[in-house]
Amino acid sequence: MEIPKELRDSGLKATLPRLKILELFQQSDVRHLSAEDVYRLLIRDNIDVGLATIYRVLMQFAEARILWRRQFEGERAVFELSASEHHDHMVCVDCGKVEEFIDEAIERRQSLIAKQRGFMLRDHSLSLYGSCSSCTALAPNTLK
Amino acid sequence: MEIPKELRDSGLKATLPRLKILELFQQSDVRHLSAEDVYRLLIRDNIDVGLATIYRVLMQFAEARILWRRQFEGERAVFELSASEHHDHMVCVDCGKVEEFIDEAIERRQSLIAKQRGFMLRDHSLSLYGSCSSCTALAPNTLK
DNA sequence: TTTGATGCAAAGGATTTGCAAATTT
DNA sequence: AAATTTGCAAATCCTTTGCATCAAA
Repeated sequence: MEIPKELRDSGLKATLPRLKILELFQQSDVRHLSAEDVYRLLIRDNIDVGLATIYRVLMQFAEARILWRRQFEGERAVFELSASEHHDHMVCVDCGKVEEFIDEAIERRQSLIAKQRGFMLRDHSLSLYGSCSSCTALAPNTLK
Repeated sequence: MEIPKELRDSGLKATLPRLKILELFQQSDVRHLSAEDVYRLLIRDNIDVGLATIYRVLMQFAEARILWRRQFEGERAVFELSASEHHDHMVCVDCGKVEEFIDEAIERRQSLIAKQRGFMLRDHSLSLYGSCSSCTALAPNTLK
């Protein structure tokens, strides 16, 4: 029995697509994957699966809190393992690189602000958009 | 000559659709409007315009920094006048209401974090998701 | 076996694009 | 007149659904 507890706990059946998708997120060094990304990677590994299934599983994983669904401005949705610590994102608008960060001061202010307004906080999303050091170094005048 | 400076400065021709769309954002008491919203409002005012034009103009306005394009998690894109102060958003996941807020402490931390990582900050988006006071009051047990 | 899951193809919703006609400068 | 812009319809992109078949419990 090697069914990962995440799956077991979710009440979802341990099917091949689900096992492989979970495995993919756990092993991939790329943290954020879109449905299409997952699809390509599985196909590349000779795993016969349909895109629709990917979308369904990703959605179920998000509901089961196994994954987080993120949608950066104007981009397609991406998913990432939720097992990791909560964090925010810094997205390079030039090369697309995504760095993660966490700032306790900001976290605290958010809770405070929500509380002050009688808001029951469920989730939040903070993304900084800009040019990473590599990109500004490579093309300092390309900034349009 | 009553061509708004925003338009004049943008280099875009002062066409009826553009004038009306700008006017709409400046007069509407609703801050966030989707392309579809704008379309309906203009049609309602007997202004014959196509949806495609709305999308094009909204995009051009965003590029010209007249409007900001926002995309809250899983929702369609909405636009808002950028003339107003910068602010973040608090979205009620139950009724959809959007409140705005600004917190200097958070703003400062963001700049600091970006600077520490050699990131040239261009924009950022912070959205808190939760249940507003009205919704938690009305249906305290409906939280699924 | 019973229930849930999958793949495929079709359907959807939001947004974009090609193009000829209409408008602005 | 020259350069844009528009409306329409068709095209795209991403995501969701219907359904008959297949697999897990």
